[in-house]
Amino acid sequence: MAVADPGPSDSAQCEHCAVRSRALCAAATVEGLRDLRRWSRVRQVTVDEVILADHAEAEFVGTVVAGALRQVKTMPDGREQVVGLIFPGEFFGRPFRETSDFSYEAAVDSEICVTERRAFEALLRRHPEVEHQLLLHTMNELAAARERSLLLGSLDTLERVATYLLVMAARREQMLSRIGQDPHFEVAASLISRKDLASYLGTTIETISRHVHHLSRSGIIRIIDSGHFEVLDHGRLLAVSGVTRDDLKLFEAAEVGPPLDAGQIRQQRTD
Amino acid sequence: MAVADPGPSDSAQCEHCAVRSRALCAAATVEGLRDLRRWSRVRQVTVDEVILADHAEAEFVGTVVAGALRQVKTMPDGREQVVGLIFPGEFFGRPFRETSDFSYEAAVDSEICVTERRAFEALLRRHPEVEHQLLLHTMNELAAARERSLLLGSLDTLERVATYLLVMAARREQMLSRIGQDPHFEVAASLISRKDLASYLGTTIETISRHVHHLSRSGIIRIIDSGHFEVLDHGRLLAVSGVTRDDLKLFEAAEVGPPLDAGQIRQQRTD
DNA sequence: CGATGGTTTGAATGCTGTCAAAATGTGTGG
DNA sequence: CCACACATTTTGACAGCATTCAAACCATCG
Repeated sequence: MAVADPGPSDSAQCEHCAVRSRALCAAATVEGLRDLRRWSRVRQVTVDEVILADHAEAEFVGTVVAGALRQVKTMPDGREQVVGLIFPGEFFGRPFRETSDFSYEAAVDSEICVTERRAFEALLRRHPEVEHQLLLHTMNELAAARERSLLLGSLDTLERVATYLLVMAARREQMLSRIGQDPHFEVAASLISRKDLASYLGTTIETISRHVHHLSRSGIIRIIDSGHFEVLDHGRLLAVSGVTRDDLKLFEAAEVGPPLDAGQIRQQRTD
Repeated sequence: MAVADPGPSDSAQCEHCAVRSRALCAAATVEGLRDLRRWSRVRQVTVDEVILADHAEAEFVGTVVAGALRQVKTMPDGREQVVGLIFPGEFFGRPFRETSDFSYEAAVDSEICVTERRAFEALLRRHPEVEHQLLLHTMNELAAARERSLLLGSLDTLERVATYLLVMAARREQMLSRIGQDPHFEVAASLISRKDLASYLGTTIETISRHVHHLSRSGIIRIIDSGHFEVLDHGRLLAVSGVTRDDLKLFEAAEVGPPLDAGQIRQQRTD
């Protein structure tokens, strides 16, 4: 073997980073990025691993490179609520606060890029363009979180399932178009376990199973496997969800790419 | 009459402002404040008045001085969800976005201080300390919004009512202590209409009525009138709510005062 | 091939929404 | 101050959706 195994933790190699173009660091200047990577490490985490514990000291902040994290709140009697999901390119953690307000856990095996919190805070001061980008990201997250109030407060469980499928299908569409692939089928990939999904939607795995199969029997979706669904009739799925096309967009808004000017847009092949 | 009626809109008189010490502008430097007030106007709004309409151009951002705003999402079939409440001292609106993602309406007759949005955005660039404060505020709002996912996703309706009472009681406590008054009784003031409260908690006015009277019959609270409740047994109310004391704090975290150093803290009389 | 974990399906309970009516409160005009 | 209209709140009865509990089904893996 010519190259040593990088192991579970390695200093950031930004030039090969899969989310370089759309994560927070994309907004950094050349000096800002050099600064940022000095304090950053890439870490592999395994499913269910606790990355930051609720109420514990929040030692770092980070960005998801691959996989997914769940943001969890646990009640005294043991009830758990997934209050947020964090997908590749998205920022997580709590700058300017000593302890974490939530528990961050790996929803699946994931790769994350973490930065020591105090160093990150100092860096925000030195590089206001990064702080500005973080503000934009946080405001988008806030709008998405508010939209979730609509989902949990006003939608019935069938509508929630339909909405989630639409959001994940759109996310996949977007992801494929980014790498220049043409999605011949509209597919929603759940990406997380049924248990997490149930908690995220404020319902149970049984109810989700029932609704998914109801949508399948209605010919609106096709069940590929328990985590993948082809959207056969987008219009009817949207009608079932009860929400508008515009409101759907708010759910996905968590990801903030910096405004790309024409020169930055990479040539993409469509074949 | 020696003084003309200021009318419904008047330029900001920051020195007499009731929320001067805890709103976003408290973080501004002397020059920043002078800059800010040039673009700001105080407006009186009457209950149910729409301040910013969903999808419409967001012409301004603002801060609530007195009263309360509701942040509303309306579905195609007419269902309405109050996704947020905005109380005195809190910021509202959406900088760096052309259109509003929600409808902002006066929950009660209110006084707001509004700033032309584009001017506000330019001002954030000129005064990074204000942008930093906005970031802190937004992150707090985000944590509160996530906590609301717990409320809507995991709590039953009785727990939601109990939680709301605890939050409003704490808020009142805090408000009274700020003006140096000693609250002899722990009182929760709803401040908003039952209809708005029902929507905010993701339930109905009937269900709220039943739970409030149940809590009253149990001797946990005393109903003063339909909008005011004395908390007789804080411990039991907390137990009923199902959430921890720490989690309660997250709900109120929307308000960000700048860090006060010892010299700034006003002498308070406790009689 | 049995074991294990996750998913699906079924039946029953119960919480909460809906509808309706009574009660209470509020404001106006006589 | 009373009478009336109107809005809000409360109370009651009922229905329905979703959770719970339980069993069957299925896939993966040692």
